Amino acid sequence: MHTNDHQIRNYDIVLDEKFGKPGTPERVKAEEEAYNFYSGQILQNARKQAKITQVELAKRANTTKSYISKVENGLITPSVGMFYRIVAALGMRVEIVNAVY
Amino acid sequence: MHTNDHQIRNYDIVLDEKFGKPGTPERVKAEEEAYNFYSGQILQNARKQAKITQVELAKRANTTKSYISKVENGLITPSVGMFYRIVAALGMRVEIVNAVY
DNA sequence: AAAAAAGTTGCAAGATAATGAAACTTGTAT
DNA sequence: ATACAAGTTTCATTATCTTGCAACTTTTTT
Repeated sequence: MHTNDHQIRNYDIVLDEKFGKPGTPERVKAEEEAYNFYSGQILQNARKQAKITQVELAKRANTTKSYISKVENGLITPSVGMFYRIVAALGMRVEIVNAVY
Repeated sequence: MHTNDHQIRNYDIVLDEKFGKPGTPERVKAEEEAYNFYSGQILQNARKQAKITQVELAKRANTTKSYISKVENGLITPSVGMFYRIVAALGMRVEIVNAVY
């Protein structure tokens, strides 16, 4: 220990070391989970901005408050259909766009 | 028959008669299916524009060509995770945006 | 026209999501 | 401090997706 392998690494390198190179199953899975977490946050923010409760959102999306909670916290991966319903119930849309960076 | 109930109706009215009023379970389900079909078309167009085969896309998204085919044709409703993988494999992103009309 | 590639469809299994209800915890208002 | 509303977590059951493979059809290439 205390060798010179403690170096500053950039973001991509850290990602590669922690989750594997892009395209590998581990990396793909990690990115999927990250996306799942991210989209839950988006939905929660949108709901709070709309100033409605999980119960109200659940009613609009034809599901339950417990389900909404799990989605917002990234504890489950909903189906596209359910995801779409929640997004629509928030007055939003799902778009597929070119990934320009 | 041949009565005056054959009238010109606008789009919303036809939708209401065929699938129920907005918010009803039947209407929500129909909209969900429509969205599913739509997004399959988006993915297929994107794949063709990228000039890659279902086999190639399946490889990149860690699934099979038969699965890709079903998604593109709206025969199945993938999970958000799988959907995300396919979109990412096409070099695209899923965005949640305000539904402005 | 024949062969090869691409795409579609079907099926069984194992894995995961959806549903409904209830218990529990945290936050908010009285 | 208490009561109520909001949110989280768990559980059992049902439904649906996922995987892998194979057969079949359509399209493209030789």
